[in-house]
Amino acid sequence: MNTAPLVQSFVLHFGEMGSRWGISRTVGQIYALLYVSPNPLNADEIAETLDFSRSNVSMGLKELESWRLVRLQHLPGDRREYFSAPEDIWAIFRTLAEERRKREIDPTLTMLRSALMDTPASADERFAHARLREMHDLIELVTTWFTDVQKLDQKTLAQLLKLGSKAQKFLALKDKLTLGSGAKSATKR
Amino acid sequence: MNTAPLVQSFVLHFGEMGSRWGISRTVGQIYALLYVSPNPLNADEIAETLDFSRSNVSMGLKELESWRLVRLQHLPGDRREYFSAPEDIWAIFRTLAEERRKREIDPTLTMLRSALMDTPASADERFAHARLREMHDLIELVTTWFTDVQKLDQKTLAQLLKLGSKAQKFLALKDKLTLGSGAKSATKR
DNA sequence: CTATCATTTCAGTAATTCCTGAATTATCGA
DNA sequence: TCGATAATTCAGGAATTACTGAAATGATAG
Repeated sequence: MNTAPLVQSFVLHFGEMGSRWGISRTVGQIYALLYVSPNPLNADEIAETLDFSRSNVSMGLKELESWRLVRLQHLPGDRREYFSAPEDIWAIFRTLAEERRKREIDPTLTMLRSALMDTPASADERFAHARLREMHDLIELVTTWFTDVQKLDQKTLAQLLKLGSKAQKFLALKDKLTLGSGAKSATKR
Repeated sequence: MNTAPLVQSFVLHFGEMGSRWGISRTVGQIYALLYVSPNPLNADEIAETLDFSRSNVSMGLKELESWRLVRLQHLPGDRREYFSAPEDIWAIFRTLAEERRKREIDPTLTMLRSALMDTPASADERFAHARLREMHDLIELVTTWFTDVQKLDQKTLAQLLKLGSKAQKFLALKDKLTLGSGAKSATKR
């Protein structure tokens, strides 16, 4: 890797982190490289920079495509495929969340729901049943919130995040207004 | 495994999911079993139920302890160690988030900060530098929000989550009040 | 202190995942 | 259609990770 130390440590770190998640070191490094690269790269460039075999890069890029984390484009007068990471980091975050949801959360919810269909036959099963219900409800609550909030535009979302637990005060306010007479005008805008 | 199908599919699913995350199938299954078990289990019981070797269970429990996901206790008149998962699922969620933060987020932020200390020397480096900054700021924003919101008690947090993007309306309200004269009395409670 | 039972360690092996190079397939210009 | 270059596939080997059984260590009751 003949790149700046800045880039180098970033790429290496991402590789290690990648293997802590579901993806391999290779895939992590490829993504990190694309992320900091000012222009799209072709597979040969990636292979040379990271010192991977051409075929390894090919497979890595395929996996990144399956995560919708890279964009494929062609440069005029060049037959090769060029890859880049989306510019907007919020969009990246969103995509990552959506894919992880699809691959991890949704199957888990499906499994939980199907398990919850059974009628528990013993005290132990009744306990397990209740536990699965708790888990199901928590996951559903969190993911519903997430999907909902994700629809907000980036600026509003950032504002909301900055607000943090202070939002709780508005909750109290809402209660107060809802109990009183001013609810309608308060929630309208 | 001589357990109910309910429990069985849950345990197996968790095992598979575990290997998608940083933990092994074994560890995932052990945790799932403890999670649905109405009473604490000792290592032998776990080994027999899941058909793992005793030593494998020992290592798995050690890893779960390092994640602070299991509680160790002793039963009167029994020398063996008994393990259980915390009852409160919100607490489990919290612990999981804290540990993942400690293991993944914090080291990443440290790396990013250290990389951001360097002064970029070329146009490419300047680009990379800006990208790292974006990533750093986003991660910091999200984790700060998370840590903050986590301090709320469970009921308030659940309320907040249920509110979802509707909280945005309160944001607008806040702007209005802040711009006007009623800011103080509105944010006070 | 000793015998007994519980737990952990760890070297070796099994299983899985990762990666490569060679061969194949695809694409495109001439 | 052909030749050249690009991309993909895949069998096999390399590297990593998971798991086991035997041995060591630790803990407790008598």
